[in-house]
Amino acid sequence: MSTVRSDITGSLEDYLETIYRILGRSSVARVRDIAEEMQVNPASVTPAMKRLSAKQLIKYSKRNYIELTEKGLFIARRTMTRHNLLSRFLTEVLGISREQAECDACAMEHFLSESSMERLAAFFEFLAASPELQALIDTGFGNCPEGKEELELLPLTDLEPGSSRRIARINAGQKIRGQLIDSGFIQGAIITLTRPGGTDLPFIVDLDGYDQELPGEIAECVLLHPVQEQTGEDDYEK
Amino acid sequence: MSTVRSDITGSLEDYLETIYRILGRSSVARVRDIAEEMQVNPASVTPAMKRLSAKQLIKYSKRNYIELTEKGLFIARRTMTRHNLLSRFLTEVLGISREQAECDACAMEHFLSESSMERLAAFFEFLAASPELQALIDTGFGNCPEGKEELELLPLTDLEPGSSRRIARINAGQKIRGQLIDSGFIQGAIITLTRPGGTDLPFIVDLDGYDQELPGEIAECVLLHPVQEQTGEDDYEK
DNA sequence: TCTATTTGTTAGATTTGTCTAACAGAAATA
DNA sequence: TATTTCTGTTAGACAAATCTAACAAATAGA
Ligand SMILES: [Mn+2]
Ligand SMILES: [Mn+2]
Ligand SMILES: [Mn+2]
Ligand SMILES: [Mn+2]
Repeated sequence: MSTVRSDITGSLEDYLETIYRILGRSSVARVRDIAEEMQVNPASVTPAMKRLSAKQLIKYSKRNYIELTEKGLFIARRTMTRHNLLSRFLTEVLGISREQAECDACAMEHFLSESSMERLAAFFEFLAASPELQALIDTGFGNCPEGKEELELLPLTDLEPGSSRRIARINAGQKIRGQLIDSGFIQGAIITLTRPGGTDLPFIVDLDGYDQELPGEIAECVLLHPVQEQTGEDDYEK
Repeated sequence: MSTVRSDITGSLEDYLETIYRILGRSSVARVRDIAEEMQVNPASVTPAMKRLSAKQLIKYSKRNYIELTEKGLFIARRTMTRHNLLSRFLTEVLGISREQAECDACAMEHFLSESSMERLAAFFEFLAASPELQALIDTGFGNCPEGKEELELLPLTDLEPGSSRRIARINAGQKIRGQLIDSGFIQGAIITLTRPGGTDLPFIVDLDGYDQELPGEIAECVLLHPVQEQTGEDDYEK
């Protein structure tokens, strides 16, 4: 009892979670059901059950139904709770599709620490208790939130060489936006203009200590906060 | 170029990310540096470099400095961007400590899909553009957010047998709160009171299709939304 | 230049997690 | 009851990721 520190791999947590889910609907859990639910070969389930059994997380004897022990039930529930918290965050807050959210959540759930889990739960409590926040998020933030200081934002192309700004947002379609984000152009990152470009000459900027080239038409999608920043190392907290 | 679909394990992504980080500060990357940065034995680095090299993600020849290829650089940057997004969410929004956030983020980063990544980036843009939201979050939500409808919340102990409610929040100290959350008692989950308890008799509630026992003093920490819910399966969207 | 230290690689082992193919036991059906 | 089908296990293979111990190459120091 007491501190049931997991000490168990993500895969085994998934097996426990699956067993828990199956037992939640159909009084018994069989190798077959588990294999089907997890999209895995039944021959992979047997050794997994042996590993779980060795760790005293399930009651398992050859060719018999599988039951969770007290410890196994605890881990199964906790894993599922993490799954639900992450999945809800992805769907309800970020607006990701159900399927994608399930997939991301089930992969990330194994790495959310106890404290992060607790805070994420608190976040939902806060959200539910604060209608104004709920409303803000429910509107769904598009690619271009209509901030009031919109006019003050500075396109990267207008930045003076050598000066540093924080990125405010990326104003571009799906594809270019995706490319820029992949490359690290996210809100809050600090950019220094190393060399301005032109119609044919790409801009060179410093981001995370790496120089990156940006063609003019892409650079103008990067909108910066108007306030000049210190040229310190990449450092997100003020 | 085009779609550089990762097709690479989390461990290899970490190696790329580490190489990227090292090259950001010290012109060359050696096996030694990588091993040190990743807290791993140098003998583990060599085979990893071979795997990366086979996948054309680094330029590597025995006993030589390691360089990222175009593809490797792309994945490294994207991994680091995910890392930063998650880390910032954990610290800036949830209020997790730096170290814990780094740890969680570096583990989860490998499983955040392209779309979730894009939406998380949009979330930060939205946050930066909306001072009221920023302010709400900056206050830091404690364990007990002061909602206005506080008085209307119903302790689990006052619920009528057989009726169902959504959990609004858990009103308890660290320890009990943690236990309840681990067991799935999070905001939005639907609870049905199966059997009311008393001073010595634990309450029995249905949550996720499983019956759970709760001693009275724990049950009264579970505060419910006042509106009655359908007794459907666990189903988070209305 | 010769030796000592640092750095990197190899060999060999281990754990985890997956697969296919073959087999064995149980249940259903004829 | 005999046979077929379903279900579960085993055997054997493989890839990834790590380790320790031993060795080899390169560099630095004397
Ligand atoms: Mn999972
Ligand atoms: Mn899951
Ligand atoms: Mn990582
Ligand atoms: Mn990372």
